[in-house]
Amino acid sequence: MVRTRFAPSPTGYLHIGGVRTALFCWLFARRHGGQFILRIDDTDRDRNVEEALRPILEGLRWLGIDWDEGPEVGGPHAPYYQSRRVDRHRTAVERLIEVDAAYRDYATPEEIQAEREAARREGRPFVYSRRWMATTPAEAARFEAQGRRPVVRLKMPREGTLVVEDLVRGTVEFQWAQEQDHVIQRSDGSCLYHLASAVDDHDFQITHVIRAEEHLSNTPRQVFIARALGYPLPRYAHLPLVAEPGSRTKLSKRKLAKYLRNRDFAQLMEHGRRILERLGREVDLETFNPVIVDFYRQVGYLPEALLNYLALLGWSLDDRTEHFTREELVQRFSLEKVNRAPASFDPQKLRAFQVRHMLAVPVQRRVELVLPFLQQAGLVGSPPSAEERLRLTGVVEAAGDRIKVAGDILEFVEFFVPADRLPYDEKAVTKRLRQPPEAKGLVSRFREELATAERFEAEELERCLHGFVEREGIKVGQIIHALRVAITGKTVGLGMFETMAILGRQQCLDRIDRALGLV
RNA sequence: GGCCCCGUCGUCUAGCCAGGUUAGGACACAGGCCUUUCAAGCCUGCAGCACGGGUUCAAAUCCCGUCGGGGUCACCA
Repeated sequence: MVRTRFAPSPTGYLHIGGVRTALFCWLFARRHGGQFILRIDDTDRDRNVEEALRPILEGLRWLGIDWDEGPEVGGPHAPYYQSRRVDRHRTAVERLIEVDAAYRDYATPEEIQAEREAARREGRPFVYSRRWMATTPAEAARFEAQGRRPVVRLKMPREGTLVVEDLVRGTVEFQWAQEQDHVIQRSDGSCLYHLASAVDDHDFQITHVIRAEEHLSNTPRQVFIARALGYPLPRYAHLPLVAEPGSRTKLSKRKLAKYLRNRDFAQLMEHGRRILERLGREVDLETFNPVIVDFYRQVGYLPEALLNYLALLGWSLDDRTEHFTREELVQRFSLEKVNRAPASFDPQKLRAFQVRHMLAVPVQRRVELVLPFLQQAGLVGSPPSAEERLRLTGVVEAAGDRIKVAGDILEFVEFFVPADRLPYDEKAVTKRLRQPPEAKGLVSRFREELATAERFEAEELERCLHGFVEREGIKVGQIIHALRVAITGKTVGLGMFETMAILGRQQCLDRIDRALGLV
């Protein structure tokens, strides 16, 4: 039985690189009919874990990455919080000391630091002298009498080679002598991450440790712990890092200002910012950041589009297939096809996936996706009236691929406000209504055609306009741009005839009247 | 700096293990077509094997080296 785990620490947000790792863990487990476990690495945290965890769980759920064991779902190996497993960890530490794989060390941080400095000055690699290692109870008592408090350190081998068969990177060799006597238990008795991780992975019967490359160099100490404790070793797979746009450096939440200098990234952020503005919401950079998964939920990305894009960040099936549903990913995923080089995050490509997935969403579901945005902006009721819903459906249908993300519906306010509250773009009015000498007359004569048109439907209206154009002896362009500004207040929008049909006769007439009044 | 990992168009990648392809696809970009605006769509184009040696009839692919990039070196996770 394959068992994988994702082990986030409760930081208060779900990082795009983190969720890519979670996705690969999840896909691998699902692909092999195994189980995916969520463990919370909250060692050394005294902040509000529940609160800091919520965005992470929400993000995973939003993407459809479900866990078989972990917070909120429980499981046979509970608890799934490292902070509640300290007894297990301490027992393991005691055992490591018993088998001489670890020792109590009474050095102060300053003394260790001094040794490090000395090594650096002499240009040799730092190897702890183990001067304050207590090998007997008497020695320990003597140190304690000096008021020293011990940490527990790993007694790492000082010769030999460790060979790891990594499922992504192949054979990787480490020299034991390069490893430090890492601290696994603090002087206050609490245990450190590497110890806890190795112990919990074993307790949870994790078969495959799949994580980002930054953990590759941590592998020896975890292998050392597992071996000393007599655990069977999990298989390891180290995934390529998710890198900054156009770079190979690890993507980081804190470097937003730097990324904003990248044109594509800035565009992505700007798009989101515009949607939030129309929603009347403040932009909080702590959570509204394209490095964080929640950004995409807030502006109305499709979870399946993000998932699809993320899957291709370091993995590919072949030389042509790019479009995957969640189910297809589960069927086709394999660690063998995971790439080794870092993959940089490309906002444009993500957007392309979003557009493609959005296009595949049936109109009814698109209406549902878009509705909350209009409601938040106060443009339709909660719940919407039958009339509002009908109009919305018409807009969504006519908008077609113009709605890239659900929040884009807010580009089309003209359909959701009455004539007297329609905003007019001054520049557009000048250019299309005031400046062309014939514009006002044409629009006002066409108004009478609209007033008497038989059926107020797109096709009929198109016929109507073409007839008008012929009789007036003008070109379509001479009337339609002016008409668009008069009716919608701006120069860009949906098809003119669909727009009029959706608004209905009275709205169109009222708007033309109002526009003419402005000229 | 030590150790480890990585290096195919600007980006994501196929090809590498089992040498022979006009080095393929996608996104982006440029131009064109279509057109009532904006999108979309269609067509065309631009663009890559980091470098240097070897092995071989033949190297993106195998070997060695160089250079470049990244990760990691806490009583963080």
